[in-house]
Amino acid sequence: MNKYAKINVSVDCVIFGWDGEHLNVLLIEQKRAKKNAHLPPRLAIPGDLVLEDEGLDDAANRILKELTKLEGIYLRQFEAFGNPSRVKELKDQDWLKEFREEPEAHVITVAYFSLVRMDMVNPEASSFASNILWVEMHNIPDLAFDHNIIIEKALLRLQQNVEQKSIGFELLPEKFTLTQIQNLYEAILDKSLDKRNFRKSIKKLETIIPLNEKQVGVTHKPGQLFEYKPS
Amino acid sequence: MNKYAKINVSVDCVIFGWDGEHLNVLLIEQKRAKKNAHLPPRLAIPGDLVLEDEGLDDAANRILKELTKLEGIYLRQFEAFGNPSRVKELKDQDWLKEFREEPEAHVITVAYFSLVRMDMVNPEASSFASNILWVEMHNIPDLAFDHNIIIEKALLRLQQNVEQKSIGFELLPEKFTLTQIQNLYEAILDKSLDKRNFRKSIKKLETIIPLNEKQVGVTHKPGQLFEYKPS
DNA sequence: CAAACTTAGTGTAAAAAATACACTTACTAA
DNA sequence: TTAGTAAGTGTATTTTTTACACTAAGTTTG
Repeated sequence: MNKYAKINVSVDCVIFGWDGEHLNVLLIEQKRAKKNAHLPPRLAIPGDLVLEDEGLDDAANRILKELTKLEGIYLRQFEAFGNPSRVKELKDQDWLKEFREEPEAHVITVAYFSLVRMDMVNPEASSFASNILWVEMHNIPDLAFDHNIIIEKALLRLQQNVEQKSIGFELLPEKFTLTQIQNLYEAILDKSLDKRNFRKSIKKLETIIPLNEKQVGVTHKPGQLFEYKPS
Repeated sequence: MNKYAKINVSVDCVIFGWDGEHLNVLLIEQKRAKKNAHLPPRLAIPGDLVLEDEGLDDAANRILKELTKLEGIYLRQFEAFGNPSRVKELKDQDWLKEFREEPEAHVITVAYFSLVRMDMVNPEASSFASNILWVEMHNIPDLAFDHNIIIEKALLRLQQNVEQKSIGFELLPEKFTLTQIQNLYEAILDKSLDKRNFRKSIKKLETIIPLNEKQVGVTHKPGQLFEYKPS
C-alpha cells in the first residue's frame, strides 16, 4: 500500500426543504450492524464514497438517490472538507468499522446543497439509511462526522445566493403568491422583510410573471398568483 | 484492491501575480523523465497529491512550497474538480506514467487561489518543477490536465471577491496611491473604472488610511500615499 | 527659465435604488 | 352582520451610483 492509498473521497448532500413555513434539512438515520443495534440511531446528511471513475456531480446524484430515492434534484457543489480529524472521533470510528473497508482512512468530502419543496418530494430511506427525516434548521441535533459544520456552511452559501436573487423560485409551487415567496425568503435569511418593498423588488424581476388567477381555498382575501419562467 | 482505491486527491494552486500593470499567473514547467526529454516542456499550475492524514489547506501550502518555495501565502479554496476524464488525455497520461504510482487513477483536485505582488515574492523552481514563470492572464498557453479551466474559474471567483471589495489591498505595496489600487482593480476586473467615482468609493473604506506622505521618484505630480489597515 | 509633458486631484448634478411607513380591500366563518 | 385574516397598495426620504472635465504639482527638455 502506498502513501496515498488511504484517502477516500465522499460527497455529502445538504438538502434544504421548504414546507411553506420553516426551513428544514433532510437527515438520514444510518443503519447499524446487529451487534450495535442497542446504540442510539446515528443521524447524518446523505453521503457516501465516490466510485472509481465517477464524476463528483454524478456521485452526488447517485448517492442521494441510493439513500433517499430522490432524483433529478439540482445539486450545487459548494465546498470540500478535508480535515483529517473529521472522521476520527470515536462515535464515527465505531460506525465506519461496521461499513467501510478502510475505516481509519482519511476521508475528504465534497459537499453539495440543494433546496426543495417538501411537498413536491418524497424521500424514502434506502441502502444504509434506515430512516429519513426532515428537521427544522434551528433544531438540528448532533450529527455524524462534521455534518453540523457542513450544514452551517451550506446555509451561508444559500443565503448568499438568495440575497442575489439567484435561487429560490424553483421551490415554490408552480403558481404562487408573493407572500409565499416572501415567507421563503424570510425563512432562508432568518429575518423579516418589509412587505411593500419586497413586492416591489420581486415585481421588477422579469422571470416572475403575473397570472390572471387567484388563490383558492383560503379563508381570507385570496392573493394573485404568479409563475416563475427561468430566463 | 477495492473499488475505491484508485481515487487520488490532489490540490492545485492558482497564484495570481500583480506587477503593477498586468495580472499574471504563476506556472511551473514540469520535469520530464530522461527518455522523454525531447518532448516540449509541460506547463501547469503548481499542484500535487494530498498525503494521507494531511488537511487540504495544509496540503496546498506544502505543495506550493515544494514546487515554488513560496511560503506564508494565503490560499483560498474555491472549487473541487472531479471529472474522471480530466486526467485521461494522452499528453497527461504520458506524464503521469513518469511520475505517479497509479497513472490511470481518477484524480479529484481541490483548487485554491491567491493573489500576490510579484515584487514581494520570489518563486523558485523545486521538486518536479524544472522552471517557474509568470504568464500574463490574457496570454496563457495550453496547460496540463484541465488547468486552463481551473484558472478561468479562479479568475471568476477573484473578480467576485474584488467586486465586494474584500480582497486586493494585501497585494499593494505597504504605502500606495489610489491610482495604484485602481490599476489593480482594473487588471482584475479587466475593465476601466471612473477615476473620481473609484476614489470616492475607496476613501469611504475605513481600512484605507491616508498618510502625510507623497510618492517620490516619479516624473510627474506625486500622489498621496495610503496604507491598508485590516480591520 | 519657459514650455511641454505627465499623472494627481477635485465636485456636482442626475438617476437609480433602498428604506420607512399605515390604511383599505376581499374573502371566510361565526 | 360582524369579526377575523391576509392581500394589496403609494409616497416621501435617504442613500448609492453614475456621468462628466478641468486645474495642480511635479519633472524633463530645449
